[in-house]
Formats: sequence, C-alpha cells, structure tokens
Amino acid sequence: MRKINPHDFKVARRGTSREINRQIALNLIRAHQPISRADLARLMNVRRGVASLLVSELLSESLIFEGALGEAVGRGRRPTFLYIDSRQRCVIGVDIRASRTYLLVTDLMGKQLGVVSSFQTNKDSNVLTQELSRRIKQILIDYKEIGVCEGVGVVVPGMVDPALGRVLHAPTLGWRDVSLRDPLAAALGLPVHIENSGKACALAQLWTTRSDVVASANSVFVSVSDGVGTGVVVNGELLRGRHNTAGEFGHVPLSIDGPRCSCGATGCWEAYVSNLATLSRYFGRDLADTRPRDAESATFTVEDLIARARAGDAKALAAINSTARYLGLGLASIINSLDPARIYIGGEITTAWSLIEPIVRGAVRERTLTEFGGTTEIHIVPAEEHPRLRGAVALVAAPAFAAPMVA
Amino acid sequence: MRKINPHDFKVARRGTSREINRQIALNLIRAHQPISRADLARLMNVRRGVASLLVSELLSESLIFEGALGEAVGRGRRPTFLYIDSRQRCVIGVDIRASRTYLLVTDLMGKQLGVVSSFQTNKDSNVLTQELSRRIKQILIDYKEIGVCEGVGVVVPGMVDPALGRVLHAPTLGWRDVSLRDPLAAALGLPVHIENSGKACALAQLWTTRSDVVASANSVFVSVSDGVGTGVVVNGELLRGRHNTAGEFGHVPLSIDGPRCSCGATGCWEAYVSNLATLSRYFGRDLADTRPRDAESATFTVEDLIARARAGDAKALAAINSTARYLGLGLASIINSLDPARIYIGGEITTAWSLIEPIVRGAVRERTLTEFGGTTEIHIVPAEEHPRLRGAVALVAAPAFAAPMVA
DNA sequence: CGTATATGTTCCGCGTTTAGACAAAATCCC
DNA sequence: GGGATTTTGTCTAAACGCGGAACATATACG
Repeated sequence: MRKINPHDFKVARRGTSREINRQIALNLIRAHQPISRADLARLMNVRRGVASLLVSELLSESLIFEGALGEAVGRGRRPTFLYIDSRQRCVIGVDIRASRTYLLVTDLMGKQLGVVSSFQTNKDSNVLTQELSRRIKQILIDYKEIGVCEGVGVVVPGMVDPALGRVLHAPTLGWRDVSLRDPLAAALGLPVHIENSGKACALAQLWTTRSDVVASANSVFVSVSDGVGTGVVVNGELLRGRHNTAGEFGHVPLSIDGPRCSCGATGCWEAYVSNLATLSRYFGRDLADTRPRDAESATFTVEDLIARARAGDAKALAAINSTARYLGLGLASIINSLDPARIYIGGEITTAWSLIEPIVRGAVRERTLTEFGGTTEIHIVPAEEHPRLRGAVALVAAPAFAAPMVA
Repeated sequence: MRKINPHDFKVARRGTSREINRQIALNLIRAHQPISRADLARLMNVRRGVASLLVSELLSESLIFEGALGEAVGRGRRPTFLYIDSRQRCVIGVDIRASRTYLLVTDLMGKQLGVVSSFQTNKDSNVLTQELSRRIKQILIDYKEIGVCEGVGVVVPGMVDPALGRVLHAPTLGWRDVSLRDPLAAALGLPVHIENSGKACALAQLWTTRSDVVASANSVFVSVSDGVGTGVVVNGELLRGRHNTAGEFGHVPLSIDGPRCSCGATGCWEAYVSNLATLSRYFGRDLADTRPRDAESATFTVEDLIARARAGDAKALAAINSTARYLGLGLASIINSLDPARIYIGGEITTAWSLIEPIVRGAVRERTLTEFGGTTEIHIVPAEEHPRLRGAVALVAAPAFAAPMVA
C-alpha cells in the first residue's frame, strides 16, 4: 500500500501500459530463457498476440534474439526460442579498493567474459582515472570480439553520490568530495556509473541470474573485510536513503563503551568484527594502536589466522569465535530492524564459515526478538564470485531490465 | 531502479492507465483541495478533457464532490471546486494499550469527529472484543449523523500479522497468537484491519493531511513510552519485512553488556530510554527489579519526573538528560542504517523536548557518520495528536488513496 | 456590448489491450 | 499415407483510454 507522492508522480501516458508489459516480458525472458512466445503469453496471462507484439518490439531493439526451434512437447508446431541478446555487448566492472583495483568484463547478463585483472591502487584520483582509462581501453582492444561496451560500473569503499558521480568520503582511500564519474566518462567516451561497494554487493545478489539461487527482493548484504559494509534491498530496490548513506550498519554500536572504531566513534559493530578487529584480538592489541608492528603481525592476514585456527591453534580459534559471536549479535540487529528474507555475508571471514556457522546462528537466535527472525536465511558469498565486481556490472546492465517508474 | 519480480508481477491491462491516473487525480485533490478540473489537469500535465473524465468517474463513485464555484482569478469562467467526499462516511480507530483502550471516530480524511473515549483494557481478548464491539456500536448510534462506517482500524502494542488478522505476540497484554480481526469483524459486520502500533504511528504521519507539515515518503517514527516502538516508511510505503516484524529498533543494543530488557536480552535501546528505564534511573533501581515498590515510586510517572526537572530537581533533570543522550545515540543508529529524511518522536518524553533537544541533537551528531546525517530533521509529535489512533484510522482510510500495484 | 480569457465538454485520432479467427507445423491415429 | 488434432505464431476487429483540438459557457475589461 504505497502512498502516491503528490509532488513527484508519474502520470500514465498512452505508451505506459506497453512500457510496463515490455519490461515484464524482458524480465521473464531473462529469468526463463530459452522461452517461446506462447509460454511467455501463458506466464504473463495475456493473449499470444500481445506477447508477439512485445517480442517483436524487443527483437527490433536487439534486446533479445530468436534462437533455434525447440522440441515440440506433444503435438503441434515447434516453438521458436527467445534469448536475451547479450552477444556483441559487454560491460566493464571496476572495484576500487584501498590496496588494489580490480577489473572484470562481462556480457549483459553478467556472465564473466575474461579473467579478473588488477593493479595497485594509486590514491591520487587523477592518476587512478588515467590508469583506469588506459587499462579499460586496452581490454576493449584485446577482447575486440566481445563487441561494443555498454558502459563502466565503478564501485568505491565509501560514501558516494551516484547522481552527481562524486565520491563524498572514502576514508581508506583518503578521498573527500572527489569527482570520479565525469573524468572517467570523458576519458573513455563511455557511460560510467559509480556506487558504494556495500550497496553494489547487494545489487549483485538482487540481479544475479544463477539458476540455483532465486534472488530475494528483501535482503541485506554484509561485507566483512577491513571494514564492514552493508547494502539493503527493499521491495526489489536498493535502499539509498536521503543522502545515499543508508545501510551503514557497520557503525551501529554493539557497545557504546566498546573499542574505538576508524569512524571516530566507539563500540561500532565494525570495531568488533572487521578483519582488523579480529587480528587485533588475536595479537592482544588495541584496534586504534598505530604503532609500528613487528614483522609477523604487519603482514599477517585473517586468512592466515583462519588457517591457524583450522590447524588447531586455540588462540586463533578463540579470536575467530569471538568475531563469529559478535557477527551474529550484529546480524540480529539487522534482523530486528529490517526483518529481511535473507542475509548474504561476504568477505574473508566466509572461508571460515564451516567453523563459525553454529556460533553465528546461536548469537543471532540469542538476540532476535522472534523465532522467525532467528531462522532468517544466511547465505555465504565466496570471494570467487566477486560480488563487488558483479555489483559494479549490475550498475550498467540492470537499468535495461528495471521496472518503469509509474504513479 | 526496481527489479521486476519474475514470480510476482502485475501486467498492465486495458484499464491500468486509467486506474493509475484516477488514483493520482484523487491524491492531488486530497492534497490540494479545493481544486478545479483545470488546475488538476495542469498539475497532472494532461489535457483538461482527460482530467474531466477522471473527475466524472470519481464523482460517480462519490469519492469526491463538486462544491461552490471559486473566484475567477482574472477574466474567464469561474472554476468549480472539487473536494474529497468525506461526508456521511466515518472510520473508527482503536488503540489497545496495556492499561486502557482508546477509541476515536474520524471522517475519511482523518478529521476528528468526536471526542477520544477510553475504557480499561481487559486482557482476555474475548471479553475485550465484546466490550469493543458494544462500544463501537454505541458510538455509531450516538453519532448517527456522521453516516456509514467504512471500517475499524485496530492498533496493538506487539507483533501482528495483518494478513491473517492475528496478534502473534503482545508481551504487555500477555497475548500470544490471538485472533482479533475476524471475531471483531463478525461481531460488528464491518471490515477490520489490525496493525502494530509503532507501524501505525508511522502511517499516521505518512497519511496526515495537515497543511503545515508535508508528509515525508522516507521517515521513521520512534515512540518512546513504556517500551520503544518504531515504524519505518520507505518510498511512501510501510516497511513490513518478511514477517511484518521490521522496525524493532527498540531492541537494537546500545551496549550488549547494558541493563536487562523486557525482551530478555541486555542493553537494548529500549532498556535505556523507555519511561521505565528513565524512572528506574531516577530511583536508582534496577530495571528488572520487580519487587514491590514504595507508594511514591509505584504511581510516579515520567510526566511527574519531567515536572520535577522543570521545577529545578537536579536529580530528575540528570535522569532525563541521560535518557536524552541515549535517545540521541539510538537515533544515530537509525540514521546510519536508514538515512531517513525525517524522524518523528512520540511519547511522554516529548513533553520535555525543550529541555532535552540540545542533548539529543548533540548525541545524534556524536555518532552519525556524516554531517548530513547529523542534521536529519527531527519532529516532535505531541500526544494530543493521537498518532496511534490516527494510524489506526489510516489503516482503513488509506487504501482508497493508495497507488495501484503495477509491474 | 463586443472582445478577450478561462473553464469545462465533446469529438475524433491513435496506440494498446482483448478476443477471436486463421495459417503453419508437428503429432496421432486409422 | 492422409485426415484429425493440437500447438505456435500472425492477423484483424473491437473496446478502452490518452492526445489534441474545437466548441460552448462564463466572467472581466474597455
């Protein structure tokens, strides 16, 4: 039951019905391909004639194509299968992180076309833009056979204003109010979209086309890495909030008297469960301690810690188990406040999931208000799926499939 | 950019455009009444002919009516003003609280028609249903001139399943899986809607027709009373979540090692800022302490405490100031996680707003990640506006104005 | 009183859904 | 093999509703 905003609404025009049904047809083809016109009409509960017209419009725009004839099920004429036309169109996803920047080429459906490449991140945004532009151009030359590039999606660990194309604040990069989209778009001559990486991860799950997982229209992605990023999807739409800063669950406190967090406050969830927090716990060090570290602890990663825990190091296991418990307590807050159908968890900690799952789920049950909440689905997203890069790609590819704005 | 759910979508039919535009017209009349057909056409950016047809449809359904002619602005024919037809239709709102149950009659626009009446809540739901039914019937007899009753909205402090019409869990009433809607509807012969009271408060603000406040499509209502209830509105729609339990920010922790909360967990926001928490702080008592109290503290209310604080009682002021600080810290979590355009605060604590506002705002700024967040609008909703009752009424009245489901 | 201007109605054109008929293609059955 | 049956895909006419313009009505101004 949505209220119509009397100051910002969309009147239905003569072509609005067609626009809506066209997008529904496109999405059904995307979700069920290969599919015939007749099946499409049945799914949409319209006459075959209407489905045919919608299909011919999509065909003329090269959004879909007719493939081979399918096998007749029983008697009757064989159906012509329809497919999303992701041939000769590609999208480039860019994931800028504090240490390295990653690149990926996919087709319109998000299918990986090349290998993930990466280079060291130069924190001077001008230099980085040039480097990015050079490498993207090179990729498009190297993979000439993949066709024209529809656009570039860029994902940044920090606050972003996608409308203005600016990075408002990215602490780990040391960026404040940096213009990123327009310089890159100018250098490449391609449309560029930018977004926060936590939100992008949520988008990646929403727009996934994996056949084994049905995307959820109400979900939260929690990325546990150097920091904790979260993205929230409500009613199939990314929750942006007034200033595109919605979803910062990482800085909701577990204990306001807790350890100091990088954001300046104390006791943030992030200060309990980030990789840095876990390592600090292992080394018995204060999270805010910036003194030079000894050789071991300077290069030691959470993956190393998990390896030790699996090898039987009780101290390592204790550190990880603590993180697991705090992770679950924080997830309970997300469940209590948003009641999502599913929570996705990404980041290095997921490699220890088999170790920590019972502890996480126990902590979730401990603090969720209802039994329902305690049984909320938790899905692990391994790093190999590159959720940030896939989210970056979705920034470019998804608008073609999105629902039209109406009423 | 919303994703179309390929398993649950609404195809545009022949009448869909009309349906959309009809609702837009109705909402514009609601928001701008009195308004002429010509002005409506200008607002909608359609021809007067189209607006005229939409209006005649609304007229024939008695949703609106033609009033007196307006004054001509310059030359030309005088416009006929259109109004929402709230004559001869009324709605009844019911607010069930632990101690008393409140009743209110309004017209379709939510305008109060009678006085708010109340009676002691009988926690046996069967007895309460009978009592409610009796009183509602009596009201409809007493106020015969207000016309037919369109329905009854009931608001309960607890978890509700509006689809099934059941109260799943209401701790203060001692209810667990109580069927409320159907027995009441059967007894009255009227449609009945039930909802959680925090969500209803948010609805009340969303659907308000007060001319001095423009409703916000992204807001959070925080009700600070015996407990802390919250309702979240995203994109003009109530955030329900998977099990209609979204919005329980009251049980997000400030400190997991904090005081025990009524929910069984420790350190919930509610355990810091509820009226009980404030009073316990004043009396130096543990929140969970259920031992018999002395005569004074058994009947002493937060209003009394605020009166003492205003009169110069330093200890009372200190207790309230602590609550104010914790309130702000919790609001910061809401802002960080949802980034709403506006936060509404209701409950007894609002009577002390002039005392505590600087402290609340300071605490908000202390923990919000961005400057934007620190300046989020905070509106006080005084008890005289009866947000819960108005929300109950909105449950019945709003569907007539809601946007049609499309795509 | 005539002209100008604004409101509200009416009529027709056109795009889109809805319904149904028809041709094409494949299988089943005699 | 050939007709009946069934399924797919196209085509046509009707109904519905927006788009645009003409027209009647009502008021103000000079």
